Amino acid sequence: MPRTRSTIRDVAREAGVSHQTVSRVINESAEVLPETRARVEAAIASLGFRPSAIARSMAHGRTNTLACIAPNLTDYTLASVIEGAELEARRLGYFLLSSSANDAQDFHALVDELVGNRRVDGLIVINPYIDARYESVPQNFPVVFVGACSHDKSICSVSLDDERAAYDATRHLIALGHQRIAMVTGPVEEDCSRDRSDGYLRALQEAGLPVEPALTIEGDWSATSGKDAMIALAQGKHLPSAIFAQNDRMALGVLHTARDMGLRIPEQLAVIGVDDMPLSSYFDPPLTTMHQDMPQIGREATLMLVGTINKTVEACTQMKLSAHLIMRQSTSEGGN
Amino acid sequence: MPRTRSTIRDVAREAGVSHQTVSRVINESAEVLPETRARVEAAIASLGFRPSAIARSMAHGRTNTLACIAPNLTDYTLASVIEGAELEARRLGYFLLSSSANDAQDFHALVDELVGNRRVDGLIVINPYIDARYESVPQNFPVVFVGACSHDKSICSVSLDDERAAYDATRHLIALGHQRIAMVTGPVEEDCSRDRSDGYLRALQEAGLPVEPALTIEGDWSATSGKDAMIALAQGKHLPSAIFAQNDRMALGVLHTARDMGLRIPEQLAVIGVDDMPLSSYFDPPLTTMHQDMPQIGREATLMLVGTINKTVEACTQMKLSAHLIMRQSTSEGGN
DNA sequence: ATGAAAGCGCTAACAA
DNA sequence: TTGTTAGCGCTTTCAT
Repeated sequence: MPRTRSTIRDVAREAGVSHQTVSRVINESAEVLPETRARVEAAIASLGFRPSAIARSMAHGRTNTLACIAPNLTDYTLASVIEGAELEARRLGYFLLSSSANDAQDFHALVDELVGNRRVDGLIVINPYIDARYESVPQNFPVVFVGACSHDKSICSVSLDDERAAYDATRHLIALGHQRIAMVTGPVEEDCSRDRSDGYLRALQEAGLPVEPALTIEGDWSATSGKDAMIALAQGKHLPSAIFAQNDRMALGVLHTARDMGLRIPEQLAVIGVDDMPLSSYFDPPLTTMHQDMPQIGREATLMLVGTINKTVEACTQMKLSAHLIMRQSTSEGGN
Repeated sequence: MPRTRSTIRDVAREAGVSHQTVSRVINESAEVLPETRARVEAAIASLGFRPSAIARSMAHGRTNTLACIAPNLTDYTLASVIEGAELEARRLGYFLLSSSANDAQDFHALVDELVGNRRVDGLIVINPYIDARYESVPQNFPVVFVGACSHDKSICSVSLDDERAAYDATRHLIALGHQRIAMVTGPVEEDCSRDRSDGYLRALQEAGLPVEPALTIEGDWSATSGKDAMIALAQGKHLPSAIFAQNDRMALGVLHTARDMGLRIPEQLAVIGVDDMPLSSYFDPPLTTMHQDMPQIGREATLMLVGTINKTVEACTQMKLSAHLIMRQSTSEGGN
């Protein structure tokens, strides 16, 4: 084994052919005599030759790398999407570079470097409307957004059918006989939160229930904000009999705080979330929630992105996946 | 704006200099007349020129990309390490490619492609001993392992001081007066689990407490395995008065199951974990645990890796970070 | 079926 | 200080 990596030319010399023939062999182009191919393959093996990804990228003008940008990499929902995206990317012959961007400025700098310097062939952006980030993505560059993008139909996106998931969650509570149903939302600037709020409202209206603005509290997806929401609700005149939290972490905060207040769940207060994170079934009581398949959202986003890169997919598609109800004891004793 | 990306030569032509001068400008090499520099910069701006990362990599023989391989990307501990690593990487001018590998075969294929094809300059491997993965990492390639590697001192690694964290956790229980302390471990093939077990044993022995093998149950880090462990313990002759779970998720499973069995916590059973994940303070009761700074482990690993790449750090270092006790109500009423 | 030549966009080494 | 000449390792014409 030579101390410096061998190149296509070393192989060519060793096999007594031109470097181009070696290129043909490693690219499996058919036009090589079996005997020649064998000689080349022997040379490759004996030299331990491995083609350089960089040189290939250089010649092709492609990096075979995608990037995924999320607000952070640790939230279970985000990490699940990323994991799904990464698996699908690898299946399609790409690597996935994942980065977190806290704010619009970070995001912009990141995109600028990734896209401007052509480090990647395409971009997946999770939560495009979390701040102005949607706006700093360059035109004519393959991008797929993950998460609700309801107010712009001209872009590619994959997301949960948020409106429907919230509608179904609220319907579940209504079916159990609840009349005063509170809601803890995500940040209102995110389309995702707004869509879920829409679903909640539609369910109430369809059922002829009054909409009390005081029963809607804005959170930030964290358990702590769920706790704060519960405290705020408890200060109102009389408590709602059920709470729809727009995600499981906030539902956990609500649950925990309600218990601290001595409320019996679900008898005195029913709680439902969205996500179905693995720990949800270990909450006390186990949380009823709308299950969403986040890895699949990641996979679909990657598929769509690669389709866009290869122009095998039309310009913009919006895909919505559906959630389904997982009944546990936080809404009804017999839940499970 | 031309429809094809402009290159260093386009800029050179526009500015009336050689392409090499342009290269000097973008690399901030001092040897450029201010006036020339200004002309070049104007040309760069007017053409919207951005240097190609690939071409630079090609010329330099460096990708400015690192990879991090973990068993998965969703476990909070792993995701936190990755997030820390990614931030530090970016600070140092690298991108981080993170991938999950379920088993030894996946892992091997991934490393082979990443390293063999020179897609990255260095590798961070989380949980090197989860299976045979440590063995399939090539020699002479910059690698840093994250997680205990106690049985091989000849490699670079960053990890929690697992033995010490477990020792301290167990000491805490002993200090509260517990005499029969059970332990739920991670998979025994992982050094991390073994080191934590060692710490537990040392604390017991130092305190002169008997070691009952039946009180040690092997789990797999999941909440479900914590549940199973609790069930197994409940089938023994008499219950321990305290349980040390080697991570928080298993502690949650224990907690939840113990409550289902009607045990009062912490009066009848005290529980302590390791990790301090954000949700731990929302468990019922809030979980006493050993806090570890996982993002920092990631940051240190990246720092060490980049040091190895640049040969500014000596061949192998093993760094251990320490955990500290977070007292909550799962071990003592007045915990918080 | 194979080879020769040119080029991807940049940097490094040397010359002027 | 600046320009010229070679690569980096591969792919893509176009010949043969």
